[in-house]
Amino acid sequence: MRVVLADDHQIFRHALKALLERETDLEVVGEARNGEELLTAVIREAADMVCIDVAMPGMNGVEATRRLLMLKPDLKIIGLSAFSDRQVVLDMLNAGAKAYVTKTEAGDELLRAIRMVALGRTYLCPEVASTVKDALCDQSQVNNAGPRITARERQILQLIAEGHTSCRIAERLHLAVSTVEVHRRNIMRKLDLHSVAALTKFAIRTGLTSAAR
Amino acid sequence: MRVVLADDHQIFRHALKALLERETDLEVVGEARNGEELLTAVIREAADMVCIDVAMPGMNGVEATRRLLMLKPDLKIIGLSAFSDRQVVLDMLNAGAKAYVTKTEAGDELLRAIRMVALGRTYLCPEVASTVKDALCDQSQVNNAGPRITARERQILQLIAEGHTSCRIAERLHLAVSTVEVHRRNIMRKLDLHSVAALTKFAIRTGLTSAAR
DNA sequence: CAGCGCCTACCGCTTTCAAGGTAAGCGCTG
DNA sequence: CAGCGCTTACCTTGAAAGCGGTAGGCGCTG
Repeated sequence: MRVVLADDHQIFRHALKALLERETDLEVVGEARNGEELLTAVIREAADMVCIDVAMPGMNGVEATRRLLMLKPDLKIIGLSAFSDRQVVLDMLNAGAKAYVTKTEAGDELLRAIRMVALGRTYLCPEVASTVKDALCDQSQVNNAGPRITARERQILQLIAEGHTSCRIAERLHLAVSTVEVHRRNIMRKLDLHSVAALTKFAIRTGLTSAAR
Repeated sequence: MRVVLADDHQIFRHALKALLERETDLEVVGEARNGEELLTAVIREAADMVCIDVAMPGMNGVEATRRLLMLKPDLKIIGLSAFSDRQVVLDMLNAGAKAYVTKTEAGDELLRAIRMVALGRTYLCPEVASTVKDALCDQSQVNNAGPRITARERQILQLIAEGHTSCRIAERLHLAVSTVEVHRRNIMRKLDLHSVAALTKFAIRTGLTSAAR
């Protein structure tokens, strides 16, 4: 198995490489700190499998998954994240990821996911599985995990999470303030989040912005 | 060297353990996901060294460092974090940490820090060193890294970052709304942050709150 | 074509926030 | 004791946010 790791923390990539290469049949052949680097690394190294941190700066883990599978449909993709938002997990799975593991799990859990995916199966770590199970009961949510946010709303959410006021966002996007306020309202309603703090955390979880200054 | 690792991501701890144990003279003898577990692990395992993620839930990395050195003054402590806020780095160093490495650095950088600290020296990774250098030029900032936030202000910052309004914070803490507003203003002035989004990110960086829901 | 979702925009209303000043009580310390 | 920092509290003012409804234009799709 030729594996590529994608995460914005180099020390995590190096450590994970050390962990995976204790297995004789796994070889970490590339690393990437964002979606763009990931695309080139996967092609250059002819990788069989990738582990993607969903919350990377720049290109999203979900977007990266879609593009990777367009380039290389047989690529095995494992989502790896500190968080397990139902929406994000379902988006990753719908985009074509074969497994999803949270960073609060043991290292063995990731190895288990790799083994299962290598055999052509799907794997969700326990915490994620219970999250997804609820969605599976509602058939309506399998391919439509609640209200999805539009590209425009994502753009505005990003600017909110960067600390801009509706007024400044309107200036930057050449919109009326009222329009920005409507988007803000729709975002809050769709996500069921009702404070700037909660929106900011959501944006961090989904990689729209970083907690860094 | 008997090392204990403290980080809230188990998979990171396991991976880091794999990385460190490729070195024959290092042994990871314990793990902790928060400050409380860390204190007991260090004593139980008679550790020589710890790597602490500054942004842990519950007990802060800075607070954990202070308490560890009270229990075991010869313990070698290395700060490890995704971020490098000047304030946080200086607090860690003043609390007695011997090194500070950011997670965006290579794994070798952490090994270098461990080697240096083992020899009784101090180590800062390049990014952090340049941050601290500025403070060292201002002699006034060596032991007084700008305006520090009080315990009360930290408490209120935490509640702000959890999405509460000044009104609800006042209710919860049995204060007048006006008082909470003054604290909020003082926090914003001291940190030079002027939006709830920026405050929320700061709270995440310093472990006051988590990006999780 | 008709319907739907999205983006755009405006009106009105209430609450909250941001920033400024002022000041009293309390505890610690030089 | 006097000063200092922290906490508490109130005042004002303008800006921003939060929530409601309404509605036109646009593109896609059944």
